[in-house]
Amino acid sequence: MVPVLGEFEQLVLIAVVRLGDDAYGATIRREIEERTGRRLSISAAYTTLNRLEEKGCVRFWIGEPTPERGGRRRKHFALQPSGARALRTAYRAFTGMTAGLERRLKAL
Amino acid sequence: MVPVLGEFEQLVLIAVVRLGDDAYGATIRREIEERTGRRLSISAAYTTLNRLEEKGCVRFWIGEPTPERGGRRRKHFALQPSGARALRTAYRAFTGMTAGLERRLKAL
DNA sequence: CTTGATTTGTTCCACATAGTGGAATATCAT
DNA sequence: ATGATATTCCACTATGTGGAACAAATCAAG
Repeated sequence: MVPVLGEFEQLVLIAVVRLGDDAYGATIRREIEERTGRRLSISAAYTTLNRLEEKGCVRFWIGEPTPERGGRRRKHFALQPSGARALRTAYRAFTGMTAGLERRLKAL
Repeated sequence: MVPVLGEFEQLVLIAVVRLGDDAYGATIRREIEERTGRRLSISAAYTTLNRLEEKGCVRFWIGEPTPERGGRRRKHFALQPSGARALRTAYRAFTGMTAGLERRLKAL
């Protein structure tokens, strides 16, 4: 079963892929903000990450406390096979729809 | 004001761009089904088109009855400036997020 | 020329899923 | 305790989805 990803779910999942082992709340948020230029609340990212986890698209593990700083432990996320399939489907849908239209879309 | 487009709203808006003057319920549905490989009910397309119209992303006009066939008149849709901006923003967000990752995403 | 069947197309409605942000809470170092 | 970092809770809005009903046109009888 491959869930259909929402617009924001796609962005979050891609951020997780990009960040690899360093994917957790703050870095995911920053990655999306920097790459899309859109502001987002940190809780939006967490809500979506939790839902992606419930659907089996990602898993997480709790990091060790790093001695150099205070603060709660990080919750790291990683892509799961089901998430990979969902992301592939979304990516193909988008590229299939936009194929040949790239220039026009950029020019809008 | 540029609305954030949902995942399906993006597909519908792109289909409208692709189809030009021939964009109406049935063709929009077919375009999305063929290009994404995903099945969709016709009413899903209409609901989304209506919402896009309310937001000012598209406009519509009612076609003349064509003599060669029965059936109700077609409701044709066309992109509006606000829809163009929304689509551009969505396109840039997606390409910005996926930049450099194309091969990996296809390979998933 | 009017009635009914057929075709094509759209609307209604109800519910499920996803998006969003403010405020509260937790955990770590010092 | 206090400050720093990080996550959860909660409430609400917006999108996604499809079944069923409805509307409007053509065509073929009678």
